[in-house]
Amino acid sequence: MAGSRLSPGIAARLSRYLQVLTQTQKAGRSSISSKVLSDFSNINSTQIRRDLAAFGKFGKRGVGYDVGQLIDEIREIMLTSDEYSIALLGWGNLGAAIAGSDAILDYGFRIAAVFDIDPAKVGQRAGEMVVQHISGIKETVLERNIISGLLAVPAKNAAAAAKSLIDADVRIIFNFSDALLPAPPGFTIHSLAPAADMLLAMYNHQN
Amino acid sequence: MAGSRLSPGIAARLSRYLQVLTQTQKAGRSSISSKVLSDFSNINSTQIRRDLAAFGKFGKRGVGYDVGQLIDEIREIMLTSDEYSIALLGWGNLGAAIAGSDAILDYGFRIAAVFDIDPAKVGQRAGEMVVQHISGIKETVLERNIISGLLAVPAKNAAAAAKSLIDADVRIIFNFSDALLPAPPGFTIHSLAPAADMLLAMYNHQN
DNA sequence: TAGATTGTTAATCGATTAACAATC
DNA sequence: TAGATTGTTAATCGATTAACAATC
Repeated sequence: MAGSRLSPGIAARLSRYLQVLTQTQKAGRSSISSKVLSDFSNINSTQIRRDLAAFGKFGKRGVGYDVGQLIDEIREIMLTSDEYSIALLGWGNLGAAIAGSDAILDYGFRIAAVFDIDPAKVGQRAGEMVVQHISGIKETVLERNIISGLLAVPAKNAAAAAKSLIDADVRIIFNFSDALLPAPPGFTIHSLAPAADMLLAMYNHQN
Repeated sequence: MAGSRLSPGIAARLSRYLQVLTQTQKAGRSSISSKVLSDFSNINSTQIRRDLAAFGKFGKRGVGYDVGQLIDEIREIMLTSDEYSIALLGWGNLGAAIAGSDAILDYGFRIAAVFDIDPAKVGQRAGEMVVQHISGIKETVLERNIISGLLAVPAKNAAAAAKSLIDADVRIIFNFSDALLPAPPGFTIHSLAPAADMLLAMYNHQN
C-alpha cells in the first residue's frame, strides 16, 4: 500500500486524525479508541476503523489504538517523516504567531528563514532566525533547501511576495492573506481561510 | 430549499466557494465561470454547477456567475447574513493578527469583546475594543449578545479559557491552540489546525 | 452568427452506516 | 470470565465525472 496514491477523501481524513492524535499525545494519553477519536474529529468511528485497518492491523480489540504508533504510521503513509524546510514571508503579528507556535513543528515543518520588505524589521530576531530582507531570498532558498513558503503578509503585498517565491522556484506556497493568487503551472498556491471553517462550523452547530 | 438542512458535503463546498468568491470580489472582478472557480477551489467544475443549480439558476450561459449575487445567495443559504458577535480570548500575537485582519468580518463575524488574563494587557486598545480582564466575561457576554468565542491563548491556558466561555454559556467555541478540549453536551468546540491543512496540501502537491 | 459556458443526464465510484462476530 | 473495542460485512447513499444539448 505504501507509495501508492491515496484517494483525496482518505488523505484528508488521515491529516485530521493526525491533528487529534498529536493533541492527544500532548495531553499525555498513550491510547485512544475509535469512539473517542470520532468525538474529536467528527468522523464516523466505523469509517476510522476502516481507514486504519486498510493500512495494517494497528488496533487492539478491547483496548484501542496506541497513539504514538498511530502518529508514526500516518506520518509514514503521508510521507512526511522528514522535516520540510519552509520560508516565512512577513514578520508581523501573524508571522510571529506562526513562528512562536509549535503547531508547525508538530506536522514536520521547520521555519528555515524569515523575510520581510520593511528595512526596520530586517535584523530582528525571529525565534531562532533573524529577519532577512526579501531581496536575498533566492540565495537563501538554495542554501537551506527550502521547498515551501508561507505568506503572512497584508493582502496588498501578497502578489509581490508570491512572485518572490515563484522566482526562487519555491513550488508550494501557503497563503494566509485573503488575496486571490493564481498559481503558475507546476506550482501550488494553497489559500488557508480559518474564517471559512468557522462559518461552516457555525452552520453545523445550528443545524 | 431554504431552511432545509444541507448535507455535510454541500455545506463544506459552499463555504469554500464563499472563500474564493470573497477574494474574487476584492480583486475587483464581478463575474466568474465555474472553470475559474474550480481552479481556485480545487472542486470539480461540474460539481460546482450542480451545487449552484440546486438552489436556483444563478448563472448565465456563455458568461458565468455574478460574483456579488452568488455571495449573497450563499450567505442566505448558510443563514449567515446577520453578523455574529464573537469574543476573542487572548491578546497576544495571534489575537492581534485575527483582530487586525478583515477575514473575520468578510464571513459575517464581528469581534465584540477582547479578554486576557494578564493585568498588564487589560486596558490596552484592541482594534475598536479595549482589552478586558477575563473575570468580567459573563456580564459582557450578556450585554453584547455574544454567541461564540475564539481561543487565541497558549495551549496551557486553553482549558481554563474554554471553561470561562462555557460558564458564560457561550456555546460555539473555536480553538486556535493545539490543546485537546472536550465539549460538554450542547456545546461545540471546533479546533482549527492550519498546519494539518498544510500537510494535506503538501501531500497533494507531491502525489 | 460564433464562441463560451451553463444546466442536466447517465453511469461509476467512493463514503457512510448499522450491525456483529472476533478477540484483546 | 465479562466488558470493551476492533475488523469486516453488506446495503445504501451521496459524490464524481464525462459528455453534450441548451442558450447567453
